[in-house]
Amino acid sequence: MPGSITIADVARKAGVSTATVSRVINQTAPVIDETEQRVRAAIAELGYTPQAAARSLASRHTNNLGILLPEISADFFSMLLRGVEQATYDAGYDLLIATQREDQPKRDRPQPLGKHNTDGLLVFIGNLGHDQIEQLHRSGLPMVMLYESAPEGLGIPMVTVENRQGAQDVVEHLISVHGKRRILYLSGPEENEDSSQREQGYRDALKAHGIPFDPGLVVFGDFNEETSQQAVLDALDRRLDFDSIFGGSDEAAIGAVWALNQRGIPIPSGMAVVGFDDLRVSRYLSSPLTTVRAPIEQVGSEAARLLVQLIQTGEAELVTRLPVTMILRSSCGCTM
Amino acid sequence: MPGSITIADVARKAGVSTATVSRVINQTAPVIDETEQRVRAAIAELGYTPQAAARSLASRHTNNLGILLPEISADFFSMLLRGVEQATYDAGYDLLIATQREDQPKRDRPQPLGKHNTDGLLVFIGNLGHDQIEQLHRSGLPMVMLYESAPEGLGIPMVTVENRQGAQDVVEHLISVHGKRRILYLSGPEENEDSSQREQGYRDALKAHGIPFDPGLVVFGDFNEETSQQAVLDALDRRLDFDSIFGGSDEAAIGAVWALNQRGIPIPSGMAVVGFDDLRVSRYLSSPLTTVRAPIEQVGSEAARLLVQLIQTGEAELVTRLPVTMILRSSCGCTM
DNA sequence: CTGAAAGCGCTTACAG
DNA sequence: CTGAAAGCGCTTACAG
Repeated sequence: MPGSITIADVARKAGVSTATVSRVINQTAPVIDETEQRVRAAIAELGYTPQAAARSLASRHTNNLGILLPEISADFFSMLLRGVEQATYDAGYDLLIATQREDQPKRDRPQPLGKHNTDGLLVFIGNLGHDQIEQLHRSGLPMVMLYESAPEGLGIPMVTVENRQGAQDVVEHLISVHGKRRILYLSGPEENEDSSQREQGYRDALKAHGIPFDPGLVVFGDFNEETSQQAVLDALDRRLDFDSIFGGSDEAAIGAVWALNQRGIPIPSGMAVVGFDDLRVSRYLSSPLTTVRAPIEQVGSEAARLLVQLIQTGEAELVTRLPVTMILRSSCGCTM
Repeated sequence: MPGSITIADVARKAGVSTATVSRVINQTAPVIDETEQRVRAAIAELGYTPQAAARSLASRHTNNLGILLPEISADFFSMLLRGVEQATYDAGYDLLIATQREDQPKRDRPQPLGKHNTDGLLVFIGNLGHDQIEQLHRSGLPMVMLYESAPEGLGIPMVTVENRQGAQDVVEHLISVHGKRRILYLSGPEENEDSSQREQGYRDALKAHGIPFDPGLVVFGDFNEETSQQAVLDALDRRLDFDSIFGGSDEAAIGAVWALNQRGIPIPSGMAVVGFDDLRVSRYLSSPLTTVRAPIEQVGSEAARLLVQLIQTGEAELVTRLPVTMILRSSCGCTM
């Protein structure tokens, strides 16, 4: 950074003021064609690139979007991140990324992403408490929530997928095509909106077929592999009566698959399993997973697009629910 | 960003100069205890956070690390990114991420990451041409290469894994434990160092067992699924004589698995398959993949650590090769 | 140990 | 259409 060429160097070489250079770079005011040519030539010749910091300081915006995630390397997050990254650069912003877990012992570090280095923030569910969100919002930072509603009344947009409809579809498939009636639902974290909406869809499907809802069939799987595996093992061992499993997420469904493998129960003949998300791994399972494809990458890009819109115009659609599609593979009993 | 509280507000409230506030924040000069307390109190009371842009402009460093990747959502990259992210924040930097493909039609956009917004850059193989790397290097930007050597003589550090040894180990396993002698090697992109080193290891293993190297058994798989699948299908169809497959990457091995599935050849009884990387999916395959675990996440964190060191001290280890471990699962013929 | 002041490299009213 | 100049919010010699 030290000794870089500055806008003054360009101005000197082109024989104009720095204001003019700034104008041709930002196209922020009309500049006579011939002048513009000289400036562009000088820029090219010197290989000039404006310092982001100086630009931010003067213009009062950072040109950065930030995303706060609990984790990066799980399939789910990397797919999300991909969508975010793409839309961010398409809109001409840079992307600042940080991971942070809500449950993590509060570090001495301050919030890594905020008004001091970002024009807007994408917040993943569970990453920030409501108090922190409200505080950021009060500071005037535009935000968009992923897979979770913001605290009421703040007017913070959120984007998610058609959880209820997707869940209903896949559960109905289990019922009407494969004749299942005792369907175990592996639920997600408490207060997780995806989970409760998917449970609603599950109930809708039961109701539509006159099957009474049995709360005993809703088992906590935390949307993760280990907990779900343990939960299914446990259900099996205490001889809970069920003929199929709806994993609230693919991770949960995969945990269920492990548990069934462990007990030597064949899929789908001994037990049907379906999931939700359509992670990249899901088709690779020994019994490829029937699931609901949630357009995760699109959720990311749509959220980034909304955030940019919010930053630039001050408003954006408050609730976006992206449509999902059922993906039939063999774990439900369909023969492929 | 507009209307934020500034260092001047803090100084006023604490009854000191802005220089003093800056000193307590950055611990850049001794400050009397009582003064420091007043300043800290003012900071807390006002909820002050320094503007990154102003700080950068004055101090002449951005406090950002950048990473340039060809892709985000593949397992490989997300694992890498995770390591990078963690080490970056541990070192007190923020992480700017951008994707870019070398082969992609040159956008009108300039390099998204560079001296203008970053103190240092992590560059993934194939992402930048040698000319671009040299140019960035000439601009004085500290860089660390991932999985690829930098152009000669520039003194740019690189970090990779023990490709040769890992390949030799897994190929020897195929030979000495499973009695294979005609091993197909699915190679990676041209000039890819990982690929050529892995091929070396493959040859070392053959040599150690007195098996002549047959160039006809080296087939281009581009380290990716589709190309590898096609390559194996093709080899099968033209009746190439081979009894096992060493995928130069797990992606390649997975492509091979698809091809074998497609032709109804059972794994490992009909054909043994091994890979390299140990992606998250690899253990999920219907025949869990024997492979070489490359510590991808560690490569990321080590590279970030080296970059920080390079930025701060001006020098860092030029070549780092992280050790690998063979992971035996069932695709090679071992019974688990 | 602390402060006054210059300066980092831009953008943006304000004039003309 | 273009320029002179102020100002963005910090850090950092320089004095004391």
